Amino acid sequence: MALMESGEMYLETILVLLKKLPQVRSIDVADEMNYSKPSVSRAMGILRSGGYIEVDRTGYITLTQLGKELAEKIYDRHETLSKALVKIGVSEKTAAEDACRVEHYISEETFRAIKNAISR
Amino acid sequence: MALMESGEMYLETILVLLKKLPQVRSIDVADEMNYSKPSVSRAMGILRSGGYIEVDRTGYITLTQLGKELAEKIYDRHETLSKALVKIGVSEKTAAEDACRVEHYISEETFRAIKNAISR
DNA sequence: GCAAAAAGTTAGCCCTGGCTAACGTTTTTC
DNA sequence: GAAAAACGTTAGCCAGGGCTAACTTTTTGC
Repeated sequence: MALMESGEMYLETILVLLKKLPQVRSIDVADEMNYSKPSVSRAMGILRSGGYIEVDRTGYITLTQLGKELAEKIYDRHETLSKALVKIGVSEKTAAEDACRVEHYISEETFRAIKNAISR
Repeated sequence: MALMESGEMYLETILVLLKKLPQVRSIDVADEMNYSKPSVSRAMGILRSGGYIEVDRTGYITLTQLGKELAEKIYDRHETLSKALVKIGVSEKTAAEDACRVEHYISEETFRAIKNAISR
């Protein structure tokens, strides 16, 4: 069960929240993404049934190995893209926004090329 | 009435077809994009009612000024992005594919920065 | 000129992925 | 320990944008 863009965004958000909060619940994801609770609730159900996250009975969300790998992949893309854009003169804000949309659509080949390009 | 990604793709395809065919009909667009006739038919209705294209009674499609401008903008982005990716080592094929998906999501600011970066 | 092929349209399905309304279930707080 | 607040879920709506089936209309080829 491959994830669509929205699934990737949710995973990435969970990862980011896990970095700064002791524990992450649906409501934290909803607040962070500015989505309604039902939207997040459904998304969490999908991520759970796909084996990307686990939710304990108290509602705390953790990433599975699979989910973590995907989340980190997307997060890495986001960071790399942002950095690349800033490097060519795009403002931090715009770079982050554009990276956010683009990160889901680029191939592995392109991503490696960009990563390589900014390391030089 | 702002166009979504799909509308932009249709406009760009029409522009490309107009460059290489004497006349363009819905069926040409369908063949080019590998979409069904009804999908194209509906899309043309939307583009027409949005003032992006005109369709004469024989079915030939032309771009309005508005449509042409948008189509050329997207096409320009596509070309520029492709070129930029090839320049950093991405294969022609992958560059074209990725440009195709990404071209709809980048801001004007980022686009200008990329254009500027590859001109140096 | 008429049958067949090609082109376009209508109706309606499906999926993704937002939303609100309304409900249930926990957790606080007094 | 009861009332309120917070959190989660269910049901169902909506828009975008593909699809097929089944028409109609137009074009073409004998």
